[in-house]
Amino acid sequence: MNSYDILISHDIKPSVQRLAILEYLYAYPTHPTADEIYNALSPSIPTLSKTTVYNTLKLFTLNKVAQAITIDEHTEHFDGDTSVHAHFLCKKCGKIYDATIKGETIPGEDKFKDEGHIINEAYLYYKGICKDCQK
Amino acid sequence: MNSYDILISHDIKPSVQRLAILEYLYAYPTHPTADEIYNALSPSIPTLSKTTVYNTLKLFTLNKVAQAITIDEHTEHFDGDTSVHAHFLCKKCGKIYDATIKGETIPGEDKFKDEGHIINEAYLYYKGICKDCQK
DNA sequence: GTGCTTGCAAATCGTTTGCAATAGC
DNA sequence: GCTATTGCAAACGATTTGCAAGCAC
Repeated sequence: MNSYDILISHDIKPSVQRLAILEYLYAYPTHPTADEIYNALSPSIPTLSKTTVYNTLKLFTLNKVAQAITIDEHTEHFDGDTSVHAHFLCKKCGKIYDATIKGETIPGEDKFKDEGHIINEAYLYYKGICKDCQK
Repeated sequence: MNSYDILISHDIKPSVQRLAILEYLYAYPTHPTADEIYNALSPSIPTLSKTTVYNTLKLFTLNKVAQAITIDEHTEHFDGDTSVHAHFLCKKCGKIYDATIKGETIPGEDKFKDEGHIINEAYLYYKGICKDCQK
């Protein structure tokens, strides 16, 4: 399914800006920030404003086209993969790595459900020093 | 062990402000923000400044006396319990609930370790609607 | 032409920084 | 007295808001 149809299927009206941002998220699954996306797309869409990038990412997040990663305390990162998966942040280089969760249960989930809470989102964050930064 | 000894054992020089903040974290394990702590302690310590609260919480976090909870995208919350445990944020009332993890493995951890990354911190966040807000 | 989208500029707000005053051994 | 801590005011920076202009059906 292409970006255009993905937006349609999530009830989002496609536009040049929205398509470009979504395609960027798929092309560069490095969990970019709003700023990084803006800087990357700005040359090809000179009239693009940062406000639009923020608006679009918020829209994507609300409509489950992307998810916001708040592993970094200073900036929000975005991920075009909306599945529940673990993220590892290297505190030295700032890079974020992924790990899929294949059918594993996440600790605490059952306890919260048993208590009567409704869970809509789950996030798993690890922090440390990545392989490359240990050299 | 009292607050004074806890600071000593973590190589932090006790002071009126530091003791008050640590005791607040223990007395009110509701994951307060720097602002909430400042507002709560300000009446009893009129000269207290918000800078000191921020400085102290950062010091506590670095020395593992407290942990920073970044589940809320707008503000940092703090927890006097430094063990790895799950947090649930109610998107309606903003309350944060705890769940302990008793010996359970956290998905993704092994994969990151296998890849050669060194994990120092782990966070588990859930978001949804809490029991009270469903009524 | 109506309603949604865009984008500039200004505002917001949690947090950090510079630096002088203060406190504690 | 020397060093670490405190706290005010100003700076900072990511994100949001107000609003006017533009676009699409």
